[in-house]
Amino acid sequence: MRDSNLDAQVNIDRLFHALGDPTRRALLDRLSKGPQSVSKLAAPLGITLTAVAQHLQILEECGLAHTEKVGRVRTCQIASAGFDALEQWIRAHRTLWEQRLDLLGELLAEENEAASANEAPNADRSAAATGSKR
Amino acid sequence: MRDSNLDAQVNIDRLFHALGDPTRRALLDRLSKGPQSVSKLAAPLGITLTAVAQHLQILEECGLAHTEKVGRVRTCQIASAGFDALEQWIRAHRTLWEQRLDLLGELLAEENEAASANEAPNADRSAAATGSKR
DNA sequence: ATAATACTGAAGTCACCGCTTCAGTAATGG
DNA sequence: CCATTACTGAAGCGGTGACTTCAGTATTAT
Repeated sequence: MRDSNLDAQVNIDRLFHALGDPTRRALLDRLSKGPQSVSKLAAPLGITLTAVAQHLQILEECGLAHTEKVGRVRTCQIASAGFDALEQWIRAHRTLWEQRLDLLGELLAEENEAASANEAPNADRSAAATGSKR
Repeated sequence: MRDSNLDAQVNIDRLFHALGDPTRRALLDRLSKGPQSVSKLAAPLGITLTAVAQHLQILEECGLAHTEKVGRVRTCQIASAGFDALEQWIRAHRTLWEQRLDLLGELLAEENEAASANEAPNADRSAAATGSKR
């Protein structure tokens, strides 16, 4: 019962969730090449029409796609709202993120200051480690 | 060292999945203000230490955070790999997306002035704008 | 009119997710 | 030394998600 109208407001939880599924991202890739009917979209995917329709509903609910039924065919196309919301989120967080990362870089530099003190302004930050599990 | 960055490849599924959870995004926001221990991070969240540790593991696995244990305290900080991967994905898809959206815009414009002449392979009329949400 | 097409809806299965509890283990402080 | 702190691991629970099947309902083709 907590369903609110999200015509303009995209739920960021659902957006990320929607994009977290490879089938849905594949659907979006296909749609970025042009509008398609549900069955055309389903054909190369190896899953049922029903499953694809469910994915499309999710994409539509978070503003990543738009669909319209004409006759017995539902035609799907890409939508901008979801993508805009994603970019907006990134823009809003990148600043904070980079500030912190730069600060960490400085701390590291200070720490390594024992030797020389020459350094490129944009330190290379890569290599994240990590295991891959699960 | 002109590495193609293949081994540090962040799993995009997992990345989106990780970002889809509000608790994890809250953790990232806190971390963007500075490194924290697990218990400090857990304190204001109203969930158990264990749950927070699980979230942190997920964040670490997709390159959004880095943690290191010193003594009995695990200190967590923000990491760049995940965020970089996200921006990369966006950059790679924005082009396609915008091309398609621009094209759709053109089609719409054409359609509006198409009282005559033009053909188009499939002449399907898009009738009333039924904003049916289903 | 009949058949084929293109979905739609409901319901079920099964795996995974977020979270909990409980029982450790290893540093640290008095 | 013993107690406390800070986490770790395993197991379990309810909920959700991706997918299926099956039984419709329109719409279009023959």
